[in-house]
Amino acid sequence: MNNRLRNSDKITMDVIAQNLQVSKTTVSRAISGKGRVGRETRDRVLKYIASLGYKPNSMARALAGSKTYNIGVVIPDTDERGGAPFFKDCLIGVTAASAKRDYETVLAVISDGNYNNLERLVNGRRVDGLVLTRGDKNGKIVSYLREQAMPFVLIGRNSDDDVYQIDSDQKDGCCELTARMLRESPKGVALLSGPKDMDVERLRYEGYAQAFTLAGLKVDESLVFWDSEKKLDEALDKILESGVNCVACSDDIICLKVMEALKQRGVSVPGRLQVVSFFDSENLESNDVPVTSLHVDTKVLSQKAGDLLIDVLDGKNPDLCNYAKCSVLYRSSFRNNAG
Amino acid sequence: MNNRLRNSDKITMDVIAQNLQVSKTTVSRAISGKGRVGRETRDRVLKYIASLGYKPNSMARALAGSKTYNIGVVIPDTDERGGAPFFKDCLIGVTAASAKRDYETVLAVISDGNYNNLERLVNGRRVDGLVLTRGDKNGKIVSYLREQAMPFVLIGRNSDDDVYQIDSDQKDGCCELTARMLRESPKGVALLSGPKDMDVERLRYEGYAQAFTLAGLKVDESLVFWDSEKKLDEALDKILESGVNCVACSDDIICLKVMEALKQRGVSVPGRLQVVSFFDSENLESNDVPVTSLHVDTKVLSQKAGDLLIDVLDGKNPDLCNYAKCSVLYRSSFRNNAG
DNA sequence: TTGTAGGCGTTATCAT
DNA sequence: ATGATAACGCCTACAA
Repeated sequence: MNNRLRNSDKITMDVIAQNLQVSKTTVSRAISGKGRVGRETRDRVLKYIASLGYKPNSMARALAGSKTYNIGVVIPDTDERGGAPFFKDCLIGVTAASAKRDYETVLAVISDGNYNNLERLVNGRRVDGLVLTRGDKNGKIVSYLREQAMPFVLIGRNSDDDVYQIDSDQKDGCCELTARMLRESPKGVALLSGPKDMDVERLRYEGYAQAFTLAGLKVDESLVFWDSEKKLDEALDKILESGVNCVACSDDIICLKVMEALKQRGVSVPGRLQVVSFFDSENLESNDVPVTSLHVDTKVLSQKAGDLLIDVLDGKNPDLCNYAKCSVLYRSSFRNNAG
Repeated sequence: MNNRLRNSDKITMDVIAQNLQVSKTTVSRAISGKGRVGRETRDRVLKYIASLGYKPNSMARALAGSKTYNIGVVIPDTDERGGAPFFKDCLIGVTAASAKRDYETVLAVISDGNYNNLERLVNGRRVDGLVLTRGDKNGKIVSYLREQAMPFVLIGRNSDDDVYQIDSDQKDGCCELTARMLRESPKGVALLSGPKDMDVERLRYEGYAQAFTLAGLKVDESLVFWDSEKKLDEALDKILESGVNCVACSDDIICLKVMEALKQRGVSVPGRLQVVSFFDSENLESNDVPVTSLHVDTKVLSQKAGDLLIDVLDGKNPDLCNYAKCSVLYRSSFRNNAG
């Protein structure tokens, strides 16, 4: 009783198969590319469905293959002021990755301890995997997803955990930028760092140091100031005395203070001293004297995260840790004179 | 050959039905609430699935009911500086609405003329409807969705189109805030408006005027300045001469200029003149003298949009135009002395 | 290379 | 009030 040829109705594989006088298995194979089909038959099918504008019903495909072709992105409801662009870029990036591989991106919003939204997604198996951005302070989400056997990838986290993660290659970036400065300032480059016990600060220092090594030089530790926010004036005194004309700040907060202090002192930037930051922010860009800094493209970062997740879902076995290259944004506090 | 009782395996309605010695139809009815089931039976089923932590497979449900229980949100890839918080709040708001009614939120990113992402969503029928935020400059999306018979709702658009939309009730808000000022400034309230040919400007004026009417007063048109950015100094001269001590600016741009000009002239705010804006922005909040203004909560707005869309999907027939109330954020440029 | 038939886990339509 | 059974549209052994 289902043997009427209905062309005008909703188009399904059945309809296509009948109109083309083949079985729907053949149609399915032609579309998915899995299973052998005669070249000629496949082309015929493909051309036909293209002319029809046919798209397989994703829900049916999901049910049959027990795969949703959805990936979730977890973002926090509220965030520190200025956090919105970061999360929006994460969403854009992940969506770019999903789109390329025929996945959709669905949202999980967590509002400070309330994971209902995420749980519905996971428990209802409405996604195949997740990308975590931030907001999992205590690792609760990570352990939850583990026990639920739900694949996930972390963005911008540099933890030693045994999880898939993707971060910017800060060490490499710091090395590159420092190397660039060393060419400009043969007498050396000073470093105004944060607390020594922070992973990220040590990582940046390593990159900084590596540039010296690669250039056949040695770091002058008397020009490396840890926890420099505390005794900034003192540090600046030493730097100005030392004769170097380049200084790197490990993040934007420190850097803004440095720029302010130098302004107070009437030290011209970049004339007397060139300044860069190992971490970018809008404030650095719109500063009085715009500051050259190491930049992380969140969209690229999160697109890689999405790609990584889908690789995992596709059964490939990628590395746990992955890195996205940083780039240097040259602004007037340190110009790329090399061109 | 499917008659084995497997409890340990994946739990489905079949398993539940067998374990409970009822048919899966009954289980389905108990869960959905549709179709009559004995109170006792239903409770038994409900309690059992709760103890199991069972959640129906959403893909199967989607296929059977040809409803995805997904709603899409369209956001632009790039946006004017400062746009990110708006779009993020839209996503949060819509997700809040979906969550409450057991929908998921999926993303459609459009990057300046590239609608691939949206088309995949629509063409693959991976969503039941869409919420449009902005970026549909020329109405292309609207007409596309119409011809695809895909339900949608517009956020923050005040168009006369025959489409579902939700906007902030600016007229009402302007009226309320003006009324509040009139109580403070019996001699009247001046208005520094934008171009007269803009819908939104006229709307704000209407609210402003309505406050006068309700108070049994008449608008002094010599204190209403259209396109006031052009001849601000002149306008301020007249206002200061007039003796009124309250002025409303129709948006944040104008308002910031006014605040700056008044500062230059040494006019104390709110001492000599009280100032409000009919449109809020972060700059108003962090201004030298923070400015009282009409505020639209994007999250609330978009949550209403989500709700509206789901109402439509549920076959209810809501009004085309819906409004979210504005609220007044009292800051020091005009204090809520009554409160 | 191609086709047949059964299954994915629900919902909906009939009966009973 | 409850149950059997057929969709829903696609995927995939298994067969031919």
